[in-house]
Amino acid sequence: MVRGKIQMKRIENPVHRQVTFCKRRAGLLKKAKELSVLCDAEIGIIIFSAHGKLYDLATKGTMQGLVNKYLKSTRGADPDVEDRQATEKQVQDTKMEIDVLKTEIDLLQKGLRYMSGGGTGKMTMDELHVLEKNLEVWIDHIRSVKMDIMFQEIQLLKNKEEILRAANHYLNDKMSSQYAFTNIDGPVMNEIAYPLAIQNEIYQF
Amino acid sequence: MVRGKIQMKRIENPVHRQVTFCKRRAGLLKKAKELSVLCDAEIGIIIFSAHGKLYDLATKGTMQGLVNKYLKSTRGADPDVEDRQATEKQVQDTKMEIDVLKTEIDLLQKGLRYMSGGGTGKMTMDELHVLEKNLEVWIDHIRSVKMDIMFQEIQLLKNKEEILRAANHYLNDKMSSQYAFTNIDGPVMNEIAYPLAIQNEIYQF
DNA sequence: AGCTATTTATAATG
DNA sequence: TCATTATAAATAGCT
Repeated sequence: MVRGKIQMKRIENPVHRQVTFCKRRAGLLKKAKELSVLCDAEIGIIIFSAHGKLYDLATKGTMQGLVNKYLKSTRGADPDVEDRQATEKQVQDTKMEIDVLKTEIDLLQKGLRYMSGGGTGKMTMDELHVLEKNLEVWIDHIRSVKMDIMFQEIQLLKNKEEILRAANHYLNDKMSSQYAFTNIDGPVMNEIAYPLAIQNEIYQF
Repeated sequence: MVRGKIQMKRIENPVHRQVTFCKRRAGLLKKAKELSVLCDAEIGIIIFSAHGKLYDLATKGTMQGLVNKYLKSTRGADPDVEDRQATEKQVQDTKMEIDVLKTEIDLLQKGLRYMSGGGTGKMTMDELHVLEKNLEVWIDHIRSVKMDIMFQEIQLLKNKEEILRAANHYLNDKMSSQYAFTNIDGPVMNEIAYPLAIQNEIYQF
């Protein structure tokens, strides 16, 4: 007999708790089945007991199908399609960027060849000095842009869900190791910035 | 008043069905919360109405977490964990590659310092040729590492949720601005590679 | 696991 | 949608 209202808090007596768990779990699943039948609803219930044992119910189809439907419904439109489109756009943008960079790299290589005497002769000390100064200016610009980018990226990555945090950690680790890379002494060639020398073939998958 | 037992079949009257759906849905969720509290169970309920509207409840944590737990319990390992492990491996690989590149860059910096006359004087033609070859090898390595990084990044960005797609778009914008930045004329200083000059302060929040 | 006194949920109605 | 209420259903405590 129900001799009084039960307090809505965890039942401390483990035996009572286990009995109640069995009874109410059966009741809950029954109610779910009834609701599904009466109102033509699709219902899934997942129960993990305190000890981690799984009980589940799916009133139509499989729980797997219901979970997929749920994830799809939660995420909004088909993420795969949008994702693929976004990636495609990235690829296009990057290809354009790469074309420009290839041209620039060609120029750089020609300059290097010239510098190393492939055609004409050696560069003068003054020419080398100008080159060094130009490189320093370039490095300053790259450094500034990269700092902004890194800062914004980290801000964006903060406070995101697990999946995004995973990406975040990946980027952080990557960044850290990149930082380590730059931590070498030397006056001139210690700046490298974002993606200029990617080869075209990469984007053809 | 409950004037009699209800037949356990779909309620044909749409109004009655809708009312019953609301009431029994509320009752079901209430029962689930009670069971969760009383017996310390973790419960998730997903309800799709006949018209496809989603109602859900997760008594501990998020439904996403519960679904992951369910999938993990039902199938194999947590895909997130595997993802993170794969990412970790990628990071390790990249670090190793970077170490190699670091060594090569040290050499190149010494060559450049020498070349720019910091101490001695001009390099001979042979020395310049060796430097050119070293630079070419270096560029090939940078290119290779950058290809890997871009490829991994794109793979990581694929199939993620909306929040990650936002980051994705951000990267697009970033790339665009980098493109704009690098689009400066000048014969020599047109190579930019991935992130070597990140400053430490960025990682200190 | 059953049993029953009660509480709780809810169908019909306003 | 909200409130009421008569009744069905669930269930707490017991064996």
